[in-house]
Amino acid sequence: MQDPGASRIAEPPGRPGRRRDPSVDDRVIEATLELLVAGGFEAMTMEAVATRAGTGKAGIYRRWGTKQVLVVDAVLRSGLGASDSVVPDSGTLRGDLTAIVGSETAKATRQKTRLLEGLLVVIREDPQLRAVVTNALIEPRVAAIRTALDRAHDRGEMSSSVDRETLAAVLPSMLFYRLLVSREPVTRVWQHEIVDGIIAWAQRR
Amino acid sequence: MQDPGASRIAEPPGRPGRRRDPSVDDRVIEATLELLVAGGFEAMTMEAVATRAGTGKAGIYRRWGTKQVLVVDAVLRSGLGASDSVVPDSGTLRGDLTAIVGSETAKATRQKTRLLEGLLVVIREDPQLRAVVTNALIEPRVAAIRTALDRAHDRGEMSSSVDRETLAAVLPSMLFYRLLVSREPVTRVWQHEIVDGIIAWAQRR
DNA sequence: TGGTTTCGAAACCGACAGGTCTCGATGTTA
DNA sequence: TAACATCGAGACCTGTCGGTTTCGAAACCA
Repeated sequence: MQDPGASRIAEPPGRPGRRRDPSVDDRVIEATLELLVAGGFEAMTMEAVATRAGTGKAGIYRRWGTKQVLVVDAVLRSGLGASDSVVPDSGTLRGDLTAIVGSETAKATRQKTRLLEGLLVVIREDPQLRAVVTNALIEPRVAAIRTALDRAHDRGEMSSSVDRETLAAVLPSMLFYRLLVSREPVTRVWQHEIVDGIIAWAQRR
Repeated sequence: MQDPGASRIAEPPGRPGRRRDPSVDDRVIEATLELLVAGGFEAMTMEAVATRAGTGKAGIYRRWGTKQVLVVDAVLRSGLGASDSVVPDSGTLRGDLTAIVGSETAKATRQKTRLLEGLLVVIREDPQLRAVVTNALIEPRVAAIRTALDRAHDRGEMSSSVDRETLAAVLPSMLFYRLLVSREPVTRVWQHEIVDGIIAWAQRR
């Protein structure tokens, strides 16, 4: 799944010398994500990561060969997007969508989106990173919505002529746009307005 | 409307010496936009702009004090977004939305979005540029859709409980997301699927 | 104990970008 | 003609960033 040539540099087992401090790994990954969320790929300088993690650049390059590799690993280990993996069947489309909308805290949504924003620049010219970001951050949520829509379709709650792939993109699209472009707050009311809209869309004749 | 301190450096009138060549202005702006669309703010180096415009960096800095100012001016003069200003009243919501969707060529949409993408990095920490971009690129289209929705409402084509501001953001949001994140082509079929969805959303009970 | 590796810190290297300055040539004004 | 500003081109300055190397101290293994 993961390109071995572009991933973390492993610590060879059974060799002499001092062992790597595992806490450095965690601190670096954490600092990387914080800086990416705060200021994007450009603001995330290796110097800043090292300082924030309380280590030196050498310690980072000993584990990750390049900045790109570090970013990929950080995204993979961010855990963002994990909350979307389970979708309990509530029995109605509204119930499922409400659950999905509520599955993430507002803070998590903001972090995920800002992380995505910070990576947009690099994503443009790095297909590998794009794939990683898509799989780790975006696809889980779209998949959850798709599942909800499929269930609604099976229950006959939804018109067959509606393209479920397009409809599944509505909520992520509007979140993305609101957080990055119009920059208005993501409120409960706003989210439920969208859920209502999606339901109407699903039931169109 | 435009911050004087951050705008183009005017040519003082009635002075001795050679006059500025107006064609330089056009060539620089054009080169700026091309490079922004192609590779974003980072790839748009002043060196590259000068070369592409067939001039020197001095000629650019004589007119625009900084890179930021040049970008702001280029966006303002890009003309993108102008196609959305007029919305003929077709008599139906579907007619109006179809007209808006068709008012821009696919190429113009792609350019506008890629320009926006390239500016996202700078927009984040430059409120002035953000305002300019919003007004020049985004607001015209949202306003056009809002107008169409208002007409539909006045005609009784639309439920009063629907938030028209949210609904007006659906199309721009999905365009933005599709072009930048999922990176699938913007087809006629896809656009009409969305128009149908918006209509159902508008008429929800 | 001796050899090896990691630690954090800092010096260092090479590339590159924004911005300034200089150059000789060309227009423009008085 | 004299003074001056713009032209395109390129040298130049300065800061920054990714990445490498060095350093003494600490930790691990045989």
